[in-house]
Amino acid sequence: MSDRATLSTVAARAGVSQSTASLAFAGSPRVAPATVERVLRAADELGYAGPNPVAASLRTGRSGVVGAVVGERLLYAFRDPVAVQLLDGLTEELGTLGVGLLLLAGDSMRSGPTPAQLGRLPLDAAVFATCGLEDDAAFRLLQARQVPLVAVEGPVVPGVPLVGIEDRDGTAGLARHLAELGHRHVAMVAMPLRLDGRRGPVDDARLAAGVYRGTRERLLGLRSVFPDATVVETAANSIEEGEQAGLDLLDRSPRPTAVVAQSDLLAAGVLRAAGTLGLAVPGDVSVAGFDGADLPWLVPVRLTTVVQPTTEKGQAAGRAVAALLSGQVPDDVVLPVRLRLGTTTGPAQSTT
Amino acid sequence: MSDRATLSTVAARAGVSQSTASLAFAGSPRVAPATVERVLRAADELGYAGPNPVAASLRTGRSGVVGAVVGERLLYAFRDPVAVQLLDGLTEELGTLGVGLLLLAGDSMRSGPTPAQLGRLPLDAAVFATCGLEDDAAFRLLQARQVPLVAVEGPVVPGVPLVGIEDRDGTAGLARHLAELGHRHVAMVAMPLRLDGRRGPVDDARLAAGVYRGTRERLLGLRSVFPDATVVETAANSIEEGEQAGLDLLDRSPRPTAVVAQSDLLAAGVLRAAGTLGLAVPGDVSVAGFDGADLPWLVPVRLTTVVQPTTEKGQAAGRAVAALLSGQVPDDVVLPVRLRLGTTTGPAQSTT
DNA sequence: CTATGCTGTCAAATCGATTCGATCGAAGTG
DNA sequence: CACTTCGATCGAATCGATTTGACAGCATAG
Repeated sequence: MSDRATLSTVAARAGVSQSTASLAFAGSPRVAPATVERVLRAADELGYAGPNPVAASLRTGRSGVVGAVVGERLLYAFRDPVAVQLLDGLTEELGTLGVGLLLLAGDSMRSGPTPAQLGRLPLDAAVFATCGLEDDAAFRLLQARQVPLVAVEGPVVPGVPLVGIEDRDGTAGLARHLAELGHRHVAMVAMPLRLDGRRGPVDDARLAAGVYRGTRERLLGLRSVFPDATVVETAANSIEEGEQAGLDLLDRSPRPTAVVAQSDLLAAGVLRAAGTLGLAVPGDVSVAGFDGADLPWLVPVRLTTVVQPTTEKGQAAGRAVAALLSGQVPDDVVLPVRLRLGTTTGPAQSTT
Repeated sequence: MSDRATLSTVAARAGVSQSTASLAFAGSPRVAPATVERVLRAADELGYAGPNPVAASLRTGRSGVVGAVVGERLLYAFRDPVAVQLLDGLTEELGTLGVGLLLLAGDSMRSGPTPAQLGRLPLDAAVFATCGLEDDAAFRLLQARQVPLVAVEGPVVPGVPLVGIEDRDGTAGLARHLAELGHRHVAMVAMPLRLDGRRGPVDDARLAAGVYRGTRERLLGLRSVFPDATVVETAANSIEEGEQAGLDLLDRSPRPTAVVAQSDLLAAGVLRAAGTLGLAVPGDVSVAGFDGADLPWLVPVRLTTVVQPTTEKGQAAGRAVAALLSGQVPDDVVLPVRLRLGTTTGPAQSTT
């Protein structure tokens, strides 16, 4: 028990060859039950807990580890219930593959994991979960390493399967609903287009420089119905940022009769801004979100929102990983969304 | 480019031995700059992105992967801002080690990762982050595999360094504060003692069967000041559970003049229960929490709570891992907490 | 001219498994 | 009895690096 036991130690003690011992642990039907028994007993006596995963990985070429790239610090990324739900679906699906999820997060300084770290990690595949993609250092590094990649809501890159939702159509549907309610002056609170801390109005240049697919698509969805809607970008997808943007928009004159937030978190902030300004929702202003996130603290308000199947998005990403690992080329997936009416939208206030 | 290049391919092309190539990639000072240059160029030409991490791991015995055991599904675990903050601190510290964090979560069926999965994962160490410990299958498995372990708020196990906070003293301090405000009839909403879905009053047997150290310690902290305080256990650390327990406690007669929740999330639920019952806080009832979590949606209420240095707890766990990996035996760490008074506690309502 | 140091490079052992084709004895068949 | 079949086990190559001690070459010192 001085040195840790290895497979050959165990084999020797069981009186079989190393290959047989290996087969025994792998549960191969080709080895006699009595032999398996003997090997297992020997292992037990030597305190051998099973084949060394690293050695096995070297041989099989599989480490059993899949990376999830989360651009920001976990602290910020996971404040977003959508990110959490996505990861939940992903782990669920990966779990059935017997594969673990490794978090690749940025820190306060940089966004994204360090290249050095990425190079030293044994990844079978990686999912770009909540982060931009174009011109992303981590992305290029993993590509160079030939690590199979899956992009969730990322831009279209040849060879990288995409998992997304109907961002544009979903937002357009919401916009049409508002139009039917008589709204003509609608503003949008957008998630960041890229993580550079910028906030404020979005012009064409900024839109073109955007990295986040979802942000852009939702914006375009609204513009398809309200071509000259004012759009204010936030520096992060959070309640506070939503509130700040909401205060900005709702304090303008003329005041928009409806504010569409690109996420439920931002919408919660807008609701708070409305409260601060003494505006009734939906009496004075309608507010809508996106995601269908569960925000238990928002009760009893029921936010009008576009529900996306977030868990399924994670599962779809997981299935894409599974396909890649088995050598197939998975198709892109675009999941449907659904408008859910709540108590925060109503007929447009008649313009006086 | 047919087969993936390996170190020896690169070495051959650069006209050096494999060892030299390896040294070159490792940045050893013993190899001439010109040679390094030549090796790097050859690597570039062959599309070789650096040494295979798995092979390196086999040789060095380090995989660069540290597991974080999260008992529940991510979806539930990460609803808790404390868990997220803890992991944030942990990743931050592990990042400086150049090590990645692998999430080991349970799923809807079981709690805790599957044994099969645990056995096949190349872990350098594991942190028990938000889960029980005694009689935990995952715990025993990792111990059998000789994986260095760190327990956060776990029970005391010989050989396993512990990172904790002053759960008991902190709660006792809060209790004394309430006593000074004149409260005599104080009730507690407890987090789960173990994950079996049970809720309701806690008796001695249940307390003894508890797995979660924090829950027990906070309970005992309150009892040290109010020996016969009523304690109601919840089935999960969530707003909804807190609300349910709050409705239960606040509907009793005589009604407690103060409710101490074991977490801020539960406290938020109690606040909602008070609202539902038309009780003023702190006029009719005082409410306090634990954690000092940041709950942006709770504004403008400022919860009286016991602030724990959650991020530092994660960092401390990370440092413990670092120590273990360098062969040292880290000391147990108990971090201090601090009472933060908010707007939810006040003098006891005079008993009529 | 030989001894000594110092550099840069290399050969070879090693990490701990997996896996395929070979082997071998026993049982079944004509 | 000779021959095939079949099931169980084994040998040996292989995965792709790291790392140590040895060695060649060259400059400097004695």
